[in-house]
Amino acid sequence: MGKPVQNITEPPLYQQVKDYILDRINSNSLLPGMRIESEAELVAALNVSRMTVNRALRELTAEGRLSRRQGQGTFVAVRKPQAALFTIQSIADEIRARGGCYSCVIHLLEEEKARPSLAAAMELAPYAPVFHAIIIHKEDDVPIQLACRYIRPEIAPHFLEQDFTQVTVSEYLLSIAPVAAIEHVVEALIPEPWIRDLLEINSAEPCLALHRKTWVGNRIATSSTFYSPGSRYTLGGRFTPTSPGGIGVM
Amino acid sequence: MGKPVQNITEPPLYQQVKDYILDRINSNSLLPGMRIESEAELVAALNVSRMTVNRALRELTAEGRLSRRQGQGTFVAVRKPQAALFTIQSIADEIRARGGCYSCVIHLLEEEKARPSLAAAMELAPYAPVFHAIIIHKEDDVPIQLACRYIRPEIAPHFLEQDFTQVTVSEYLLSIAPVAAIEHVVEALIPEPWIRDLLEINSAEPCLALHRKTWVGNRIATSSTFYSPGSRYTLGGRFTPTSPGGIGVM
DNA sequence: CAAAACAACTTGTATATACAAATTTGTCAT
DNA sequence: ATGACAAATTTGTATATACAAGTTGTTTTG
Repeated sequence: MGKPVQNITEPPLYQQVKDYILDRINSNSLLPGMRIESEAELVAALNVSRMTVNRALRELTAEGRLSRRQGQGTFVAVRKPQAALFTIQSIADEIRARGGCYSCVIHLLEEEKARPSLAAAMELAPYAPVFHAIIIHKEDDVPIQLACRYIRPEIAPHFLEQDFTQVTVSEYLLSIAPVAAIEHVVEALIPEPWIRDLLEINSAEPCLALHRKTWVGNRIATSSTFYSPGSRYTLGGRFTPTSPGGIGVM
Repeated sequence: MGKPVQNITEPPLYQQVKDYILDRINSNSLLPGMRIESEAELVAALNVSRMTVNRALRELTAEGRLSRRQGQGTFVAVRKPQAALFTIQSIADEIRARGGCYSCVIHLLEEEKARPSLAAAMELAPYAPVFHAIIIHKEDDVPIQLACRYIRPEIAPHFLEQDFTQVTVSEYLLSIAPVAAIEHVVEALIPEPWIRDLLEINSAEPCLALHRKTWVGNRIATSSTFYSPGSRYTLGGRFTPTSPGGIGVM
């Protein structure tokens, strides 16, 4: 790690220090609760200034990866598996950010005729053609969510020809049309057997489902995302309420 | 703002700088998109070092309140449509609005000693006293949600003396103290037996749990609400995204 | 006139230094 | 032994300084 300045195209030093810690956490050579080196030790080991180490550790603490106690030391945080549902644009990025390996499997990508219930939800004529995509997203080859989408062909005529292993469905749709409005419904359920198979979960595990209805102009697209059990999902992190109350809690 | 050291019991300087900015944002004297003073101007105005100002602005940026562009300046962030997610004020009103009959049962209302895990979450000393309330809300005498709350006594000293069949806990808390921030976590789970009993559900039914952490000043209150199975909950109806993308779906 | 060069801002990063504050550990006196 | 105190270690904060790097004008130059 060069001392005075960083080379071009290299990430800044504090980021390199963060990565150095994160790599060891993600590879399980640092386990939750374990004490890591003191700032002084990291300074000596990495040949950077204490302020740079301090910034790295402080930011990792703010990000919930470490916990620090004055006079004692710095410890690997005992972390709940969390994914921010509403703040982060791409869960692929989030997985990569925490050092995981993102991959996805396209389970289905075809044109179908909309069954009456689906047609009604999408304000379509019964048995009108719709594009249907089912994609399983994985972190380190473990399925973490299954996304099931229906899209009106007029919105994205070339939808079926895309390579969604390279560009996510969201990214593609957002690139071709502006989203006018979104409606969310969240639900807890035991998924159907075919979904359980794809998510590799058993029949007793409750699963979080997020249903979205997206308006592109006056056209509607729907998606249902099933999140693998056990995880807890933060809704938008902290926010300051403009109107008090919220979420129907009494 | 004292330069060399901070007085005892005063928050650190960088926090005072953060508060100075946040106050002006919250009071709408700084509007979203507006440019704020440069670091150099804040240094001159507040009589602190640039590194202190830099830390304050950097942290506010990480918290999503500001956005910075090198060479241009620092701007008030255009807030994500988070508040739109949390629009329903009272499920009591909602039940009445759809013609149902609302009632509630106070299952527990007492002072307890906080177990260590709870104390940690509330940033309290272990076994410090906390108020604990468990209330079951019903629609036409059918339980639809169970709310479990822990409140620091300093926030609401007369909490135990209230009649929460008349005024809901939320209404009472909001009436005595302003809420600074809320954090939501949603989870799907099979609840513990005592919760299943109170909600009158069987052991195979998945249940939606909404955990809230509420900051009143720097004091924390927590609540967990368990929603009766089968229902689906709309998160704030439609909203128009200001920033495209979002919501962590791929 | 147009393009290039420059100056004047801005934020971004990195270092060295200093002291404060919390905790643990060691030592000494009783 | 035990309590009191001091020392060492650790994180927390604050400052001064320096240079890098992006943006916006202005000025110089061809």
